[in-house]
Amino acid sequence: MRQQASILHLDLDAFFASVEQRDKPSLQGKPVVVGGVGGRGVVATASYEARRYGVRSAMSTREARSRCPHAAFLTGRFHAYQEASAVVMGLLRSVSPLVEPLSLDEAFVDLARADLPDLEVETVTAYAAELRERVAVATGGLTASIGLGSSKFIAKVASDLEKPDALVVVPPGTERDLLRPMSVNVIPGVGPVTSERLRRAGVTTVAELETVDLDELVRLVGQAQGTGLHALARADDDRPVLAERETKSVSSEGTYETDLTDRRLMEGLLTRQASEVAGRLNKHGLSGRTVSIKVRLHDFTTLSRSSTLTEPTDSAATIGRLARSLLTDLDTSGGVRLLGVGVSGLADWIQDDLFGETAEEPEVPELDPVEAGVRARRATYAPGQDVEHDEMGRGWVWGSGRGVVTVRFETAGRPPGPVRSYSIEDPALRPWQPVNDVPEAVDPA
DNA sequence: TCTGGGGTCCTAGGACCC
DNA sequence: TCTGGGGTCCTAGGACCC
Repeated sequence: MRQQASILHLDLDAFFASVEQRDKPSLQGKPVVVGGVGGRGVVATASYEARRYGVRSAMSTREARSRCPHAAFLTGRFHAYQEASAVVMGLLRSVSPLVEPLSLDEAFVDLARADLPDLEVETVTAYAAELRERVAVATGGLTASIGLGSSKFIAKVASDLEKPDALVVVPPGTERDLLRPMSVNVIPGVGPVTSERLRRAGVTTVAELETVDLDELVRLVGQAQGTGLHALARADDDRPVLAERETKSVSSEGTYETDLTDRRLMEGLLTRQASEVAGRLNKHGLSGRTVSIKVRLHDFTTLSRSSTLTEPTDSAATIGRLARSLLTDLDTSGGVRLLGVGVSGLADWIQDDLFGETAEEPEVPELDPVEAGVRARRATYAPGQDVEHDEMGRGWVWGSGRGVVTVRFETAGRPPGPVRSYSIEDPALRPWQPVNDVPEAVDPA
């Protein structure tokens, strides 16, 4: 914890809804709900007008509709939100090089690295007030709430205190007095489960939390969270503002209006999600070794399966195949409401880029251009393609070239099956009907 | 027809190695 | 024959955040 209130937390008010109201004057002053509009949608953001009717983030859209039927329900225009966010983050970065975005609408700014004469309360307060006005001007009228404090924790608590359109400064030295009467829920990382565990131990406020010793807290909520709570209850927080955070995983998932039961359809959807993930990995110059799938069953139980490759990949075919093979493990007969694909264990792509080859697949030698016939056959066996073999069953092409195709076979649904080489002329090897092309929308009803 | 989508971090158990 | 730790990697699940 610092001696000055030099950490600033900025939070754009009802961000998605505010952007919609800004861009569509007819929505100004009216309840607006942005989120999923389908039968299984939830609210991402509700305007303050909608909040008056009890509409909240994460509430099902169904319930939001019943609470506020006359609200405008919008699916969201993420491009517009990203644009507005970029304007704000750019503005913040012009203030200090140390800006840590937490999401599109939230960021920490380290004012100790800003160009300020000093970090006295009066100085930072005036500066933050001006910053709020600059945000409004730069974004065409979006309002932000700002908190200033001696740590991330305090700055964040402060920005939340008088939302919306507010500026709150917690003078250094007053942090613990501010926190003591508050619910333990103000502490980041305390959600419904932790809150309930603490309540059962007789702890509901920060003041009460302060009296629980470290060993007891660790026993209650585990090592990491226990030590974290012990410190934060005392406003003890030295976490630095970090401008750069590495991406750890990339994923794509979807919840479907009707539970899925058709395995082929599920495989097709996983394939599509794998392409989406691969595209984003590619765009950001990333690749990863661990491919995961997520499956939420009809009763909301959520399963995950993952498999780690020896080399990182960003190939849609590899990710898709692994994803499909991970699904074979699972009993989905009761119906599936959500499917997802993710890649983690990310590495920079640069290494591969230097050598112009991807690392996860063996190098495919160039074909002799004279061998027109072989070339034609090679096209039949593109890496990533599904094939079948009379003895080995189903597999997929790992590499091909010079009249040879290497095939990795999936055994009992487990990904790292045996790799075999075959002559491209081997009659026992045939292209397998690919599952990559699945109808855009299949209505089981 | 309760319960999104994109993430982060933690825990616990097992394999494996020294 | 029996019995040790510690460290790392992997997998599955779960809490939490916006």
